Amino acid sequence: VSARSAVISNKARASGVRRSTRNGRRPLSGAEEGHARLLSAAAELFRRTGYSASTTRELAGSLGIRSASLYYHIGKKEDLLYEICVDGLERIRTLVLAELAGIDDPLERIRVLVRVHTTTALADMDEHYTMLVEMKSLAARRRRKVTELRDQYEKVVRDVISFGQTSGAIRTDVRAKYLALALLDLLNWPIFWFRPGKQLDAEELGELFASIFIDGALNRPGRPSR
Amino acid sequence: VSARSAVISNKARASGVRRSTRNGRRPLSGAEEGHARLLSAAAELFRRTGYSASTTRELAGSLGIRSASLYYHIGKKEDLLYEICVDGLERIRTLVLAELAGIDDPLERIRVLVRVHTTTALADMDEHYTMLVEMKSLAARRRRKVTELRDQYEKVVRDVISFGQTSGAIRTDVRAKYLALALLDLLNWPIFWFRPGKQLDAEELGELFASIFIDGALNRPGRPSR
DNA sequence: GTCTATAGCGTGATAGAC
DNA sequence: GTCTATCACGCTATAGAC
Repeated sequence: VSARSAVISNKARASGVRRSTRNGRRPLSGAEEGHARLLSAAAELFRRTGYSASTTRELAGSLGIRSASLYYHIGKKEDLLYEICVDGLERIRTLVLAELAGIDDPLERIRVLVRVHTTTALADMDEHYTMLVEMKSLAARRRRKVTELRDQYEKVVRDVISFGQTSGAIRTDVRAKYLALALLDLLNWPIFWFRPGKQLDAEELGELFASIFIDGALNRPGRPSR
Repeated sequence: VSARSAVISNKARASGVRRSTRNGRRPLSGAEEGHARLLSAAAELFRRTGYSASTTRELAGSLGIRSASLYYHIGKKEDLLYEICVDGLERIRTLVLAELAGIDDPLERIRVLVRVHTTTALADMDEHYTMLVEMKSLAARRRRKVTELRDQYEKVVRDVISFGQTSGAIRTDVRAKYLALALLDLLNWPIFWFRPGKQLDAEELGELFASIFIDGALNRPGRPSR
């Protein structure tokens, strides 16, 4: 089901057992966990220095191996970027849809969306940043595929907004498309500046942004003034 | 006063007159206009393919010259990125401050901020995108300088919010810092997806976002239902 | 102000040993 | 699954002619 199987090296798929190497690290392949370590190291590096400026030597170095050894696990550098984008988008869409499942109240659906998106995107900051910013470095065919997945997820957001409008909970003088864009702006940008451990955690930030999006910044009688 | 003078090549500064070249384009140097053409071609390329993946050959090609000729105008590739960042931030801060000058009403100040930011950032989309996303490719010293300028501008935004709070117009149950971050999220993200000529122009988008930020997405009695 | 030619280097990726 | 060694390429930047 995942696009990963299309990309992971056949050599790695064929091999099996797990054992330790002389540098004390577990081997990278043979189990899902090894591949995940590779992907998350790549995402961290890509976010920090950009995909194109990231070298296979530095990535390998962060995993304690030589760059040539990477090519046992992947076909080429771009595969890593592609998997990061696809996995990130598939995961957030799946998680959001799962959490929305039993919820009927239109405003509560928005709050759940904001909360799940924020916590997921910030938990996987490196992946999400890389997906949003470095997507352009993919070859045309793969870029189209990732764009498609992104559009699918944006449709989920737009539908939650539209439902709010038809239920009468959300203002209708602005089209769902633009409300959804505004909401996505609010949700996506924190991965540019959020630093874990600084005052607010992801959950609190989600609450805050849900409140700002729903209620606005205007002072209103009856709101606590802190 | 501009950081540009620290960067522009001495050779270019020393030269003078303007004439045409055989390919029908005006020369790049000798006037401000030529340098501006160079910067904006660079910003367009950097945004489209990323700073690191952009080659001096392609940049030169888009200007109708060879890559070696670029080095008459600049010291090195990174100078272009640095100038793009500095110019973009200085310009938007200056413009916003100028437009805010005579305005006392706290909500009107927010609306002006949103309008000027949106129109400027979208008019210079390539520069602003490049500044926000490719800043990390600058050497440490220059990156720090640009970060400083960005923080200065963010302080302008935070001050407009704080003023709104002390005037009683803006809610005080959320700290100015987070309201300002939410507003900046709303303002910055459109440069990722905005395409000129698609329904809304920058001015309309500004109005829309000001309204969403101030009033929120909630449906309220008395609001037009379109 | 632009050209041709090229130096010098770092990169992604492969071959083959262990 | 990782290594050493290396190839072939494309890149930034310079030298010097016009």
